[in-house]
Amino acid sequence: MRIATFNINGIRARIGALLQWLDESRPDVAVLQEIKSVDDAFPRDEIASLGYNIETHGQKSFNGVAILSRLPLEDVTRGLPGDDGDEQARWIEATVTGRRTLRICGLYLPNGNPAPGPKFDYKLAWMARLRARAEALRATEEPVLMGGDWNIIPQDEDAARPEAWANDALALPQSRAAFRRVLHSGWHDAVRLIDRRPGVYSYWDYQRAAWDRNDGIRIDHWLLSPQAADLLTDAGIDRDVRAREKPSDHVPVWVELDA
DNA sequence: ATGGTAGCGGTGCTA
Repeated sequence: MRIATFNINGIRARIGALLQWLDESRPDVAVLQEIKSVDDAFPRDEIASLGYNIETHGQKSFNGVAILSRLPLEDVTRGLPGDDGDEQARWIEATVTGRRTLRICGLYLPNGNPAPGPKFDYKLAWMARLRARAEALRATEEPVLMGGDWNIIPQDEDAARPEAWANDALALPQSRAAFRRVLHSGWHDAVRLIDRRPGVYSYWDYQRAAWDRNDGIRIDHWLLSPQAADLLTDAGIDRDVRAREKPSDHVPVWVELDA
């Protein structure tokens, strides 16, 4: 089973690019971030016509996540537990059953800039809630996948110019430590299980010709529970998508599971 | 230190 994540940066601005990528890459499941749309305005019909079931957790103007699947989506939940007052749409979960049953989480982790400040505080608080949810999911001892835009550069090797990100919320020691706390509680960074080379990026800023200079960072990740990691056969990044007309600033990151 | 680009929504915020 092929499972992908794609921060599309606006579903209505990107519907053509999304349909083209879905048609070529044909993921069984895809989690989307930054749909920047309320549920009612999500372009369901065009995506459904390619054979996908659709569940959204939208929000006006900002954030918003969705999950697409060729197989039925069951037990869908919306929102990261731990703060009923959190209005931001950044988390969705669903269960998909092929030859195996998988719990799949799609997430859009807060950016956190500028740091320090209230946005950075929100990022760290959100990551504490994520850690609790990850621990509960891992404790099920079932195959679980958490994929999305993590807004974390895990190590300097995940940036073309690490010095440019040293004081950024995506790379600050507190952010990296919070990410490691999740990872080290029993999760596996799927792309890094497959590809240890530096220079593997998933995001290039629209500004300063970052793509043309390959000034990228790796911030879109799949974290796999031990039972999911045991099923992993391949992982990769659809880098070429960034070179197309009117691209997102992120590209898809996918995993292949024997499931 | 600044400004560079993009989406949403119709101004300034977010990234």
